[in-house]
Parts: sequence; structure tokens; C-alpha cells
Amino acid sequence: MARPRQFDEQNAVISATWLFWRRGYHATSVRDLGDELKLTPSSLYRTFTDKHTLFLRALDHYRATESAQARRRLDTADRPVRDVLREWMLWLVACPADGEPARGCFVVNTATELGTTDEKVRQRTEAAFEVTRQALRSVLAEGRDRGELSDDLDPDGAAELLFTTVLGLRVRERAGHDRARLTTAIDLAIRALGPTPPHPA
Amino acid sequence: MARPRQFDEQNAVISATWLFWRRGYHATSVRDLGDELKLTPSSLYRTFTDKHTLFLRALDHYRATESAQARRRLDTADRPVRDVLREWMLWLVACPADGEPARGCFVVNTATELGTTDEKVRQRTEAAFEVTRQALRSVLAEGRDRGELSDDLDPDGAAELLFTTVLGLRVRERAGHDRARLTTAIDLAIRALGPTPPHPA
DNA sequence: CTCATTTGGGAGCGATTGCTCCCATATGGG
DNA sequence: CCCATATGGGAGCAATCGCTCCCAAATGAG
Repeated sequence: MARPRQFDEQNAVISATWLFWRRGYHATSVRDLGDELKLTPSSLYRTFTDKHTLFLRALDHYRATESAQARRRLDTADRPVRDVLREWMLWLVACPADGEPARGCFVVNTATELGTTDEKVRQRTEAAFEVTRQALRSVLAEGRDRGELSDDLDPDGAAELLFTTVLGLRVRERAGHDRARLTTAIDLAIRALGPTPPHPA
Repeated sequence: MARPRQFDEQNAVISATWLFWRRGYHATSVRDLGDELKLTPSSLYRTFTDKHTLFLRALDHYRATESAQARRRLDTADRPVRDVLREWMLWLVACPADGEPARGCFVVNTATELGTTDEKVRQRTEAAFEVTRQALRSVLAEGRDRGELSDDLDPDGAAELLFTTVLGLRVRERAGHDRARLTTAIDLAIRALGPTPPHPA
């Protein structure tokens, strides 16, 4: 019925996510996007309406893939919650493959750059934060129910501390901080959950 | 010998700091700066060379005032280190006066926006981070020497966790997170330093 | 085949970017 | 007083910004 597309929309969103993630919103021009996505302005605007709309698409794509990853890595089915949390945090901090530049967390970067200005962005970053916090809460609650964490532990409060620590870790990862130091912080954050309660006979 | 200036250079730097702090580097144009600082382009460029140079001046000004504040607030002369740390963190999170927009930490915002791109900026943000981390280390060491913290506590490691938490707190403050939640995180971070050791007779 | 329809390519729009230049204005030294 | 010197004001530069428009190319329906 009409001329077929020569590009894959999903791949374009992925490439856009990469660019916005690394450089941020304002430092990325539509010409940069056009070069990276191999799209002419006409195709770009017909498909994605706007630079801003494309950015929201990229942010949504990031959230979708990221939270899918997190769901898998925070699965507590067959491992102690301490190990699950520790390895998840280590993974967050180890994101960049060798040689690649540190990118931190797209949501965190976006929240600091646009969160105070752009309402639609703010809603998305806030929703993403809430998902992470909620995931932490349920992991901690599971740990308490299993007897791996003390009954005295307040899952909501502990989730608040872990969540704050995670945001700090992602800033530090983007800042290129030494991985050993970040690991130290992670281990102490886990230890802050308190000692493993004695097994009730 | 020549026509006197009609503006105060230091005030101009202060205003520039405010603008860059709130909006970031790329989202702030030299015309925005000119309006805010009450400077014509000619005066602005003759005095500050560059948008980029002015930004570095603003960043240095922020670091100077911020670290002076921190030195005072982290003074452990007449208060328990736990109280010092707690109130300092609460202050970091309470920065914005009523009605003012959340700004977070200029250094953190800058590190995420420009830290991976701009080498001069990276050096400054990294130096600022190192100052804070060092300050935390010495406060913790002081606490251990005084017997307020356990001898088992590793000041370097604990400083790593507290520093990470602080970065997370500043992101969350900019993101407009509820102050009660941040307070919860702070209290648990302090508690993670372990119990106060029994007083040796 | 023709033709309606949607694509890719690219020139180029008005606006804004960071920045420069020119000139009237304001001072103190001679 | 006059002039060297530095300022404030503002027009305007080239480059880039986000974006639009036009047209040839590529398809399926008739």
C-alpha cells in the first residue's frame, strides 16, 4: 500500500536511549540523533513527533528493560536475600562493559537534569524510583518472613536507606569512582541490615 | 584611571552560581546569565572570558562556600559525632528555604551532566567529592578515638557508605522527595555505625 | 500498467546559540 | 582642560538549534 520503512523503530529507540543516556537531553541535538539512528529529519519527526517525545520514548524504553532486569536479579526464589541484594547492587555498579564510558543510571541523570523543569519527565522518573523502592521493600519483607533478617528490622525504613544508597552508587558509577570503594559501601550497606537471627529450632 | 565598574564581580559570580545550579550548564544561555547578572555581553565576556570559564568560577565559588559551611557543621568540638553527622545530613537535605525550588547539590548535578565530558569539570567535582569523603573519615576517626564508636568500626569503609548515602540524599532532595523519608534514611545510616560502646571504667 | 500512499533525502526555515565589535560614557593623571 | 584607559550598551556575527516542507523513490491495490 505504501513505501516500506528502511529502519526498525525499536532499534532507533534503543540508539536514542544510548545517546540521551550518555550525553543527557540538552547536550544531544537532533542532528546527533539523526546521525546515530541513521534517520533523516523527515523520518525522525514523522515517526517520533518531537525531540522531546523521542526522549520520553527512550526513557520509557530504558525503564522497561531496566525494571525487567531488576525483576530477574531481585528474584529471591532460591538465594538468601542478602546475596540477592548484594549481587544486584554490584551489578548496578558494574554496568559498563570494558572500555565503554560510565553512564550511571539514565533515570538518575534525567531526574537531576530535567526533573525540576519538565513535569512529564518528573512523573516518569518518580514512577521509576517508586518501582525500585517497592521492589526493595518486598525483598526485605521476604527476608524477614524467611527469618534471614531480624524481626526488629523495619522493611520500609531499611528500603529507604538501601534505595538512597543505590542512587548514590549510580552517581558514583557515572563519576567513575573506584569499583573497590563502591563494593565496600555495598557490603556495609548490607551489613547495616543487622545480623542474621539465630535459627529457631 | 578609567571608568569604574557598575557591578560587583563577586555578586555576579553568586548569581551565576544560582542559575547554573538550578538549571545546569547546557540549559543556561549567556543571555539568561546576562539578564540575571545584569550584565551586557561585552561586560560579561570581558570579565569572565567565556560561558565555560564563568561556569568554572561558579563551581569554584560553590565549592568554597559549601566546604566552609561543611567545616563548621562537621566540627566535632562539643558534640557527639553521631549528632554532628545526623544534623549535617539533615541540613544537606533541608537546604531549600520555603517556596524555593529544590536544587540538590551543584557538584552532584554537574558531575552527572558534565563529568564524563568535561575534564576540567571532572577534576573539580572529584576534588570536591574527595574533600567530603576525607571530612567524613576524620569525623569517624574522631568518634572512634573518643569511644563514641566501636573500635571494630573501619572509618574508611564507614565513610564510604556515608558518602554514598549523602550523594543519594542530594539526588533525592533535588527530586523533591519527602523529607520524612530522607530523615528515616539518615537515621538508619547513623545507626549503621553500630551501637555506642560501653563506657570503659 | 496507474495511482494513492508513505517513505527517504535534503534544502532550508526562523529562532537561538555563544560570542565579537564598535562606540558613547565615565573616570583619573598630566 | 585633554587624553589614555576601561566600562556599559547594543547591534550583529557565524554557527547551530529544533523543525518544516517539497519531491523523488518505493510499495500494494485497482
